[in-house]
Amino acid sequence: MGGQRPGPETLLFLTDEQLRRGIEAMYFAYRGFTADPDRILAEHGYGRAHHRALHFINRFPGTTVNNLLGILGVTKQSLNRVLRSLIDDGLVDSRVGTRDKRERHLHLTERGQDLEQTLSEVQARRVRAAYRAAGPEAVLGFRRVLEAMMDADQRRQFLPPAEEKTP
Amino acid sequence: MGGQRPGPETLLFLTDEQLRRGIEAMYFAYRGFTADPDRILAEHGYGRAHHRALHFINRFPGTTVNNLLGILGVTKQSLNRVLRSLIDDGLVDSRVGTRDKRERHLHLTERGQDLEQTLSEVQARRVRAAYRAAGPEAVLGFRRVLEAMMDADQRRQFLPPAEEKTP
DNA sequence: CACTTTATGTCAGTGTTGTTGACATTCCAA
DNA sequence: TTGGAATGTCAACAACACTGACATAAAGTG
Repeated sequence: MGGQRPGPETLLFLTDEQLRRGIEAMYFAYRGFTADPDRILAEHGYGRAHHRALHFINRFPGTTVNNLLGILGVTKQSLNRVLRSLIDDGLVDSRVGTRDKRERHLHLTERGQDLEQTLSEVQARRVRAAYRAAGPEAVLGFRRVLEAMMDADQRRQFLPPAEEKTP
Repeated sequence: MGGQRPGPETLLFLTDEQLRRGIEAMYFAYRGFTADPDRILAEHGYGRAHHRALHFINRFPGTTVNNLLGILGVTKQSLNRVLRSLIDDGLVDSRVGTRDKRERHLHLTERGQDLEQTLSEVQARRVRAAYRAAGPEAVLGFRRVLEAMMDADQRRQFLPPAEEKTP
């Protein structure tokens, strides 16, 4: 399977071969990306869904269930199963809203923060290692491609609409 | 990998914020990455595991079950369930090995190739769009970071070992 | 106030994909 | 001939997603 005819860059980097490599790299990298937290989660009887909940509750303390549903893109039944166990195990605190008493505001307990920290740590370690191996310019490109690959809604939600200089 | 000189920006860009953004981008991008094939697979009553099997059988025609197990990193029971349905549905052909009759060599049938092509197409379309939006240099960085994030075994399996960059 | 909508929780069922464990068959190799 | 490797199959189980239906409480609206 050749075709490595050196042409203009703009044509060269969009070959099927380049795309295939990108696709496979994405698959294998995501496996590596989740492997370390998965091991720790398994020790606690949890799965990836618990990690995601812990991550975003830590990121947005006091977020509501509905907020979380929007971020995670799952059904409330699916999220509720996860939240239920985290609350029962004392990792997440669910407080009735003061302004709107229908809402539940979610916070990590001290133990929840501990586990989230542990999970973040091992995951960040691998990402950090990959960043170091690839170099600063590569990291910028990495993020740029990933952000272009996201669905538009998520991109809007997690990237400041004013790209560069945010106040 | 080699020749990493510690400059001032090496410390600067590895902030927790940068890591967190990378982690979230990875999560959301992977969701986007799988979203389009998932829709098509659902129409056929298949899931991601079927896509992965089709992809790697297409990539390595005649591969054995054991080979595939090594690539996919799942149990033979899990893979067998998927292969079973693909074979029964006439998308994959399983041929007893000539040299070693215990082995089964896997090939895509014409219909299997068709579906694989359809799935690849929509996935590649998104990747291509992301590549275009991010630019050629970003793509190189993207791949470099992803490859550094993979487990070492997969990297060895899917990257030409002679791909060391000159320091 | 009556009515509707929203936010949340829960029950029941289903499907995909992963796991372990056990067992059978085939066949290469020492 | 015996051991082990490659494969297939059966059963059970768990995580995590889905749909659909129903309940409750509170907020918003007429």
